[in-house]
Amino acid sequence: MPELPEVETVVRGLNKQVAGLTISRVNRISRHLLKREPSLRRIEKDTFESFTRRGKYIIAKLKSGRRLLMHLRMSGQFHVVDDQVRSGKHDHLDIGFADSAKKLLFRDMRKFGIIEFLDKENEQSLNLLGPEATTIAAPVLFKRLHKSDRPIKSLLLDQHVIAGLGNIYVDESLFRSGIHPLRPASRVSLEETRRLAQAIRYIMKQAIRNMGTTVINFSGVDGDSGKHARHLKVYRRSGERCHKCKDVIVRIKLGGRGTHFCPTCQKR
DNA sequence: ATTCTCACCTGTTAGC
DNA sequence: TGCTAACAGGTGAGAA
Repeated sequence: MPELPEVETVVRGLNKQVAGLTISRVNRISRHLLKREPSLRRIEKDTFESFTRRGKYIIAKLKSGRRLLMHLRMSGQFHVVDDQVRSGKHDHLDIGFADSAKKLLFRDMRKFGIIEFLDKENEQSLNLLGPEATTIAAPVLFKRLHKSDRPIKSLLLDQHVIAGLGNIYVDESLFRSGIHPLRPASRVSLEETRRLAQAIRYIMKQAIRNMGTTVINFSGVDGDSGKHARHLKVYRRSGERCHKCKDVIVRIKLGGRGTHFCPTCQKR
């Protein structure tokens, strides 16, 4: 579900709502989380200091010096709610705080999400991430694209190439820069890469300002939906008219992912 | 080595 | 209406 702008929205919400709070209890740790992190309950009595983001990962810093590495994958959500609220079927973590009427729930319908202590093992997955999409520079991107013949969209989805993009924002970035998703990456020119990098930065900034895109069920820590959906130009608009040229937006399948583009505005 | 497919889960929606 | 299949914002293991 969440890509960089949605994760950034969640991180900001967590910093606002739970940074500084001391964990008094952890309830309802579901089996699939414990399987990856058997000692998750040990965050009890610790304090959340701050939350940061790298790509689509969230890193929680605890007062003890330990850090949690978290990933929402497709359907993970954090919600801060009143302590009285009963946790539901898809809530896999229920964290209560000392001196606070709030509690933090981790909800994840599809159970792909990850919460574990950050250690030498999984630190590697952070180290392998490409540069942040928010600040991607054209020459850097060009260097990472030009030697591969794979479709440009596949490379942009690869977190080792560039970190933070997912299916929505790749389609949107390619539309904004006029590049066909199937174009071999090696055949994207330097000039086009400049437009692409600029499009990516612009869209990230705009989507963060809009607190992300809600297509089905993304919501921030307070339960608010993202407001970026109405700015989407191609994603999930197949059959509708292109805002730029009035041609019909097309949907194809690329690497198992729905891929949306304007056949007129985006050159192969 | 690189690149592709599929599995991981559950819910919703499109199509017959 | 009811059943079935396809699809959903991500990623990583294993196959090719």
